[in-house]
Amino acid sequence: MNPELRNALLNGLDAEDIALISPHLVPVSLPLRLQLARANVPVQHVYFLETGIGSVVLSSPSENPIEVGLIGREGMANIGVVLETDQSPSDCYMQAEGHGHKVAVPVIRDLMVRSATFRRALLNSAHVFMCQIASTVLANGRGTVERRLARWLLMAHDRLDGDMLVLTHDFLGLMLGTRRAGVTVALQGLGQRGVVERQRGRITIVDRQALLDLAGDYYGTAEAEHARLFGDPKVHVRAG
Amino acid sequence: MNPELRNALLNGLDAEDIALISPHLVPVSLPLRLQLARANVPVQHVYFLETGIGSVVLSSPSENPIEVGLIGREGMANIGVVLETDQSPSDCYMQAEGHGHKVAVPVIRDLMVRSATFRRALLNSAHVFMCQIASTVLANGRGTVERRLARWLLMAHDRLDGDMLVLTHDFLGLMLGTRRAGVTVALQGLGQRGVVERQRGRITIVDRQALLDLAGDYYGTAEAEHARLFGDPKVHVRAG
DNA sequence: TTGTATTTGGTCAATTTCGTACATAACTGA
DNA sequence: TCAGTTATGTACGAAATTGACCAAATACAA
Repeated sequence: MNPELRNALLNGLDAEDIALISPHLVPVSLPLRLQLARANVPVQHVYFLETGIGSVVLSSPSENPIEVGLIGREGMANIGVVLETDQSPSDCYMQAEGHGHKVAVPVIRDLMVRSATFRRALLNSAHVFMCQIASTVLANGRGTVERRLARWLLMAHDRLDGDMLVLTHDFLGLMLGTRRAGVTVALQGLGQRGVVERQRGRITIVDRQALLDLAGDYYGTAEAEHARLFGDPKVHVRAG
Repeated sequence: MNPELRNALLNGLDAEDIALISPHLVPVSLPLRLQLARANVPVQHVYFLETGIGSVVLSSPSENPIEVGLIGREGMANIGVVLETDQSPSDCYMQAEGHGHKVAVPVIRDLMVRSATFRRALLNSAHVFMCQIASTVLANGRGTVERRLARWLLMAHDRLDGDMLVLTHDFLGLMLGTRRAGVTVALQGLGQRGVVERQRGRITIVDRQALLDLAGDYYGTAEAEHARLFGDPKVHVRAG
């Protein structure tokens, strides 16, 4: 529809809805580690990502945090706003830099009332994200580090333009809820089999199919739900 | 408000909303293992539970299923309907028998448009459920069998009238995503410390505080969100 | 009551992951 | 160029968990 809008949620809207929201889209650059939401603090904006990856992370006073879900150009950050609550117990911050548009919360509230199609798009997006979290439950509950890693790499790959991820093993361990050294070993295995290439501070995905085979059913459920509801093959090209 | 409605979602509604939905509430008994939703099949009703527990379970062709969340009198089953989708990749079935009210999907759709307060209640409920799933991610990702078990027992306890759970170790293992024998061992530990009592096919919670200590931060996040948004101490009496 | 199915208790080696180190390698900035 | 920082490779025993068993206890139904 609008070639400037790479965000799947916005891009899937009809002309009328785009006209409604366009005046309120504020372009923002989203540098690494920018906090989009702080746990239990009301948010002022939602973010429609065009590039980059956001992580929704659940922390707790006494435990290490863990990643609950990834957000990219397929959806939006601060989905709780759609569920009529300004705050949520999880943090959200940029994990791969990018850019997008932010929209003030009251505007979202207003548009959700005024446009049934816009409301449906946002609610469906919340559903897809919920499916992603559910499949994280499955992966964390039953998967080995290697399989969890494969799933994570696939989800990140979907949300990037190239094949290169800029991140450390330490960070990945935090996201996956495992030891840093465990990530190192798992990545070595993938590297030896030619699935990924490794440089200091980055990982390049070489053989996506091998990752798909590895991740198995841990990957694809939420992606299928996204395709069903938004039907945009351009967004999840690789997931097709 | 209405003494007949023990469901927190319905009970929290104002008189106007109750008047709107009352004519459409169909009382249903919810026997053990009744399927409330089948994965990837459109649902016809949502269920407001008054007693009993429903399990949302994610299965996959090649993996054992795992439980994603619990539903009781604090919320409703088939929350996807609230997010404007008729189907979801997860199953839902009764895990402890009970009763409640079902409402046809079109009625829910209609009422969500007509009443802002009703819409808010349902959307907030979806948010709380999402928080519960997120904390399952944390528990599954970082917790030992014993801590996951403690968390699960607490969540089930919240949704029951007494202190007795009727279920087998096998079933619990399936829910927690671990081996049946692992559950047996963990329960023995709890039994020896006087936290629970065990009979064939049932578990009685004796020392809830000990479970709270064990579960730590794995339990309480979603419950706090529920209290914040619905503020009904009667529902989560024990969580207070 | 008897037989059958179910549920729980228990074992075993094998595997995975953890916690905790420490060494090396690769960048960074003065 | 050199020191300091960050990231990765590697190792070790300890702990947790698994998968695959079989035995014992309990419930249920004929």
